[in-house]
Amino acid sequence: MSNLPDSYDPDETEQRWRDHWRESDVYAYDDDPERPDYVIDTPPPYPTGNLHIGHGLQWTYIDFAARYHRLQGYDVLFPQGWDCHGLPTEVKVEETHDIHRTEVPRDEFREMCVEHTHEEIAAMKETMHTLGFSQDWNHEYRTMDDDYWGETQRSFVEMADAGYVYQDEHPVNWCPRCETAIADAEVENEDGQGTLFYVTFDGVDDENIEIATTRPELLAACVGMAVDPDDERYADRVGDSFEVPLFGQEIELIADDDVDSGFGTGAVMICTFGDKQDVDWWVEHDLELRPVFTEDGHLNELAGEFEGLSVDEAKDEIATALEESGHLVDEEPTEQSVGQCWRCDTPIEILSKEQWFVEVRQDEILETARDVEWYPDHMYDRLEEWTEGMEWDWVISRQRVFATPIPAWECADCGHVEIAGAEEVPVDPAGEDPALDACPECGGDAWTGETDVMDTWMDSSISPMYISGEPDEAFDPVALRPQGHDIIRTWAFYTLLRVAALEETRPWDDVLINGMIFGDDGRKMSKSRGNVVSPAGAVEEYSADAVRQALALGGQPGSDIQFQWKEVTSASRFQTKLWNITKFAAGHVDESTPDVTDPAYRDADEWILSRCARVAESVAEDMEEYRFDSALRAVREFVWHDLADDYLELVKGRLYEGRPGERKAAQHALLAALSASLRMLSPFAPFITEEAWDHLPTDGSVHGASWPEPPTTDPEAAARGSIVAEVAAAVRGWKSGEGVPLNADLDRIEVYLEEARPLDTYDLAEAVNGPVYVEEGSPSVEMVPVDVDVEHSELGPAFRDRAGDVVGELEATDPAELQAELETRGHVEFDIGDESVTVEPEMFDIVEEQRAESGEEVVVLEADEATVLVFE
RNA sequence: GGGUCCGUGGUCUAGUGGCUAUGACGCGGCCCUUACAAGGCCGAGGUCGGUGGUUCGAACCCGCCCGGACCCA
Repeated sequence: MSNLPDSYDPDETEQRWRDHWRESDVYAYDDDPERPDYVIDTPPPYPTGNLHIGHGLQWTYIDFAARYHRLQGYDVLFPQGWDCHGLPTEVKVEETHDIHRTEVPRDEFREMCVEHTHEEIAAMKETMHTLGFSQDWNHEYRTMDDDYWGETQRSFVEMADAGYVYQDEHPVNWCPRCETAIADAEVENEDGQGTLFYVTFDGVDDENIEIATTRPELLAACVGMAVDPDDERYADRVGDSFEVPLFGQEIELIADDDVDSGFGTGAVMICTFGDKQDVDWWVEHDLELRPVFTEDGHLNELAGEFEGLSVDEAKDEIATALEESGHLVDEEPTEQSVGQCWRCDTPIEILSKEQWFVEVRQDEILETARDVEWYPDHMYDRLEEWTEGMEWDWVISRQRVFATPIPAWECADCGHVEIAGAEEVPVDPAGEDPALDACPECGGDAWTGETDVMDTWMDSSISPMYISGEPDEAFDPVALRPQGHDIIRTWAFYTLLRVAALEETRPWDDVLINGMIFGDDGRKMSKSRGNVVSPAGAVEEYSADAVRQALALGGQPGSDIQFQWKEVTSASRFQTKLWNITKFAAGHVDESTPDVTDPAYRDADEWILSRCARVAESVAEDMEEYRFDSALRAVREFVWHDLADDYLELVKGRLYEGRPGERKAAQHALLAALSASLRMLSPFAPFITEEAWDHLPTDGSVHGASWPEPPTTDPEAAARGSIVAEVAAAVRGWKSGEGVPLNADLDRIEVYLEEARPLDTYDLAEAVNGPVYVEEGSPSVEMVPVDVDVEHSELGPAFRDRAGDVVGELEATDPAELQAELETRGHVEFDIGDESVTVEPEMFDIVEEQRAESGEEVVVLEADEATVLVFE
């Protein structure tokens, strides 16, 4: 049934199957009660329009897991979501339409964002198809869709009912560019150079004290000065008053352990707020609040003549003013770490504002996290470290537009805040009134809708519950959460927090953490370095199957990997090999092959099938542990070396010229081994395996098949088949090395086995092209002992600390003497010091080499379990 | 400053106590053999970052040092 093209054309083939799969339901989740579920909490990427190679790595892993579990008979749900809300889209839309979000009605602006998001999603989906990912597109979701954000609101309501949500005025991280509060997780500390200013504060009744600060622009917000209580320089000054230069407010010197007396002068000013430390001191010492920054990062009226300046302008101008007034003593460069908004890199400020918060209950989160299997397991440590380091609750309100509205209203009369009921959502409180008419506190009926919206992590952190069909179905942990290690502190953390709060159980059974991907030069991919790999471009140049394999082999999941073109090259070669094997097999099998009953397997057949069974087992173990690298290596090794190099060569004789029964057995075993190989490879290379499968007498799609379970074999026959393969390989290697054509006739070969076994020489004779004689014992050529090979694992434990001396004796003795002694006494003896020791035969082997022999010209080959004489 | 991971031929990578340390790419040589020259075979190339220890035995376990990456402060 062979009508395969001579060479494999990945472009044409991949496009054809891509189109075919889109129309078929091979990847559909059936919700079949008979089969166990395997549900994947696929990451919902932010719709930027560009699916980069980092996504490629991550989705490749997910796809391996999805396809493997389908083969194992699971009802796999591989959904795809999109995390739509957020600032980048707002900014993009403002640019595209040349507007500011406040210039158009909220509804209209939101609509523009939605439209823009649809376009970006479409582009990314295209690349997902290109790479051959097997999502079930019937289960696609967008966090901006009503039913999704309705669920986000419902989960908010439930958490409010459970006491997790509160509204409060509290200092929060504030991005002056985005003009919104942001959570701790959204602040990134960037190291850089700053200037340390030494500023004199005049004592009200006593001498001056000099402080050091990197932020003179905060002087107007200064509400105190602090020193280390053990700092002798200031021991008698605590409690004294000082006047803040330029601004004139009087402040007090306090003592606090948290002051680093080694920094600057040992005295620091406390401002509301320069950093989190200021917030701590402010609370601890009950200080005044002097907020000097506006929401867009300018000084306010408390700064007097400096009002209206930006942070940077204020820093310069205030420093100059200090110099003029004689308060600036010195300045020097310093290393400093500045908190920045992770979306726009603007340095953040800390502002005290009324916000919505979700309580962070650390113990509950960690308990849930420990109930999940982490792959690799050390990734749990990162989550733990982050969780234990949390100081503030999660601020979830954002002063933006394109996000899920916080479903709450404030009574215009008494200020009572009413949160929506679970049955009211989805609801936009900015445009709709609450379900209840009268305020439960004062009976008023005028409501002001909340205009704050939610952190987008409030959307994505319910993904496992959403894909499980909440609220219609009870929640069970889903099988797998795949995600990058860069968002452990966000997506993983928030999901654990939410599921711990809302459900009785863990969100997932397993978490698979993937690493980051670097360029071929080992450096971060960047346009300026020119080492960026675009998934679509790489596919075009090679093939999706080759790119997927390269990603799998880049390293073990969890570690950062380097994208390597040489792995893509290597994968392409393997595909050529696989295609040629398929082409050969397709020429020898037909529709009747799968139905051959009681095939008369020869030893070679038994061997390849037993080897295939062992490979299927070990590959399955790797796949269960997400060791995709190791799994793929094992299958490739089997296909290339066992199946192609050895087995195919052994059975060619039978396939071309064998009697029908013998031929049918070979055909049957060949098809079984190849079909098993294709199934094992199908998660990695879905296109070529499908194409090959399609050309063989097999049913349906390889992606709808089941994990291989090759027929049970006779272990004795398989072991003999292994020797046959070994001998054939040795002879083939020798011919190649001698420059002899592989099909050259041999006069005969003699195979010497240590013990007599009924070796099946039929295939072997065909493969080596000469008659084969099997003998027991050693060949009659002269074998000379040349070396001793110590079995350390036998000898070591027997002699313990004397092992070194014994090995020394063995190696120092003439191997010929050792052999002679072994033959006469069955063991060898040495004197070590005063003692005589006995070395048993299992503790060492004598290595022999054949030496020139008179008579017939012969070549001696050593295989693992046999010695082979070749007579030309 | 704290935490985590990593350091193996030119490059990338496997290998958590015992044969001659895995494989790929690259390099050199040979070979068109009825699946395969987009292939096969052979070969060169390694002080397993350094050092001290544990052990009969260490790439692997422990200590210290050097170098790199990431997370946190």
